[in-house]
Amino acid sequence: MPPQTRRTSFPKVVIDRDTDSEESSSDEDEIDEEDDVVGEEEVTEPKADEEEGEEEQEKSVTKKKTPITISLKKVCKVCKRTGHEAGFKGATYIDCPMKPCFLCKMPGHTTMTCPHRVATEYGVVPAPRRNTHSSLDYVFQRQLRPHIPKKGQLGVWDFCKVYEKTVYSEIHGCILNNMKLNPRNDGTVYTGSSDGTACCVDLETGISLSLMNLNPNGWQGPSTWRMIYGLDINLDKGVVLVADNFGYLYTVDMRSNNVTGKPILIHKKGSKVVGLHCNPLQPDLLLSCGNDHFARIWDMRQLETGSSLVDLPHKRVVNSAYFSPLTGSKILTTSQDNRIRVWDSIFGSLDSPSREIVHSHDFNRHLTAFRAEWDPKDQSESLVVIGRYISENYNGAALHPIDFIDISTGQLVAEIMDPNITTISPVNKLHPRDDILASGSSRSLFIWRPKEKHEIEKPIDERKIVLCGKAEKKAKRKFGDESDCDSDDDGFTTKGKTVKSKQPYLDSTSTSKSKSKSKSKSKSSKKP
DNA sequence: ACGAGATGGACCC
DNA sequence: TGGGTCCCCTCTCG
Repeated sequence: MPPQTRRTSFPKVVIDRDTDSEESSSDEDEIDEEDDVVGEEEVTEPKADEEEGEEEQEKSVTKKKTPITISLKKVCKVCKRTGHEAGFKGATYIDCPMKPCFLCKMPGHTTMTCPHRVATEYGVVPAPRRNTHSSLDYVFQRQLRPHIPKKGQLGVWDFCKVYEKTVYSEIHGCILNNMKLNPRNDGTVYTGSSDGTACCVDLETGISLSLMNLNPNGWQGPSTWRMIYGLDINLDKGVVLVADNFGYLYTVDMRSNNVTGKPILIHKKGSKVVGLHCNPLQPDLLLSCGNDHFARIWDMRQLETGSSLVDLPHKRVVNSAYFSPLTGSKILTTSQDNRIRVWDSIFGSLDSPSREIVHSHDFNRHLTAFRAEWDPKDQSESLVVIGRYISENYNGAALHPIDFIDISTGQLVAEIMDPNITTISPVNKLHPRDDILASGSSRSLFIWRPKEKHEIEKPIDERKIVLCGKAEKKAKRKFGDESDCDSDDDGFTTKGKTVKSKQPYLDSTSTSKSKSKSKSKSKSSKKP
């Protein structure tokens, strides 16, 4: 397939590949629509259609223009220059050499030769069409057009009966950005949504209690619509903390289920507060992170704008920031600059992170943000799980693994992938007590259960995969409902067929090239 | 099977 | 500060 990099307004071009020499020395100048055209014919923009709408104009352009046959050498789909090509070469994605490294963002090399990693896979040409709608119009659209598929559903599974799913669709009208189980009563969950409401939901009955509504007057346009992102529970103070896309923090009293006090601006005005986390040992400490490239530590006793105890700067948006789960003294952040950052002690100097670990999670929109999550069982507070964005070639398949990283060394301890799960898995949660990983992608939810404790790099031979949406329906049609918690079968069901495999899915030795230059052989050594 | 579109952030002026 | 434009490994739906 020839590179498709044109806008729709450009006339249809028949590309005639030319491997031998010099016709295209005219590629020095600016990257413009016309610049790649080396042929004789000049392309002129139409002037007559000024009155027509955008779409009409575009249509007529393509109609009037006759295909031009041009002769070009290889065109890079990224920078649109000739002489090199970006994209897939077989199963490997070749980076554009004119751009900084896609992984570590440093100039001078590409992902292929990046000291932090190699390997690419799976190409995609971005949709060329522009969208003139406001990013939030869909909220409004859905109110007018009820046939738009329902969003904001809350699904509940018992991971022992993975095909028994309960879906509550009436709680939120928009995507749920954050959920937190009530630690006192895990039969209830607190949710925050882009519809601007926060709820307390009974998981058994689906009965929900609205805690707050940031858009009491309904849709007044995108500039005023508030969405809830950050959410956490502070049991000691008996409050649920919630933050919105305008930089504000709200406090909800858990007894009265009412908002108390005034909203407090904790991040740059108008910027999204992506995450909140209360310190597990020190109830007065709150950690927040946002689109203003900061993570901030706050003292709950004196919460006011500008009163943060510490500001932790990042180079780009901070997807998540968490205190360590047992001592609460470490901080782990994930930023869109492809770096996981670790601060070893909140009691020491926080001037700069103790470590920055390069990891591919700089996603191309339309994807849930990757978040490095602690293993709550790891006594040394050094094991972290996070999905990976760029794929690798695993026996010819492009897969996006889920990485386990030792944040004390930066080494990749294990990576999980499954030949049948080709989607990216941005959402990952480790079980608080058992060795279970729940992992979510756009199409499936899957549960990993390593046989031996704390040896996640061992082959996993008991797995559960839950398919969602279309894939789920397909599978159900074929197999009917299925519940196989105690099954000894080491096959699994997915995409409508059962696959048996004895292959190890966690083979850290075969991928030692990634992340770590010096691979540790004693992986379970850091375990208690 | 193919292509449009959903939709967020960076960067530029 | 605000609108316009661009964007490198998505994914689904029509």
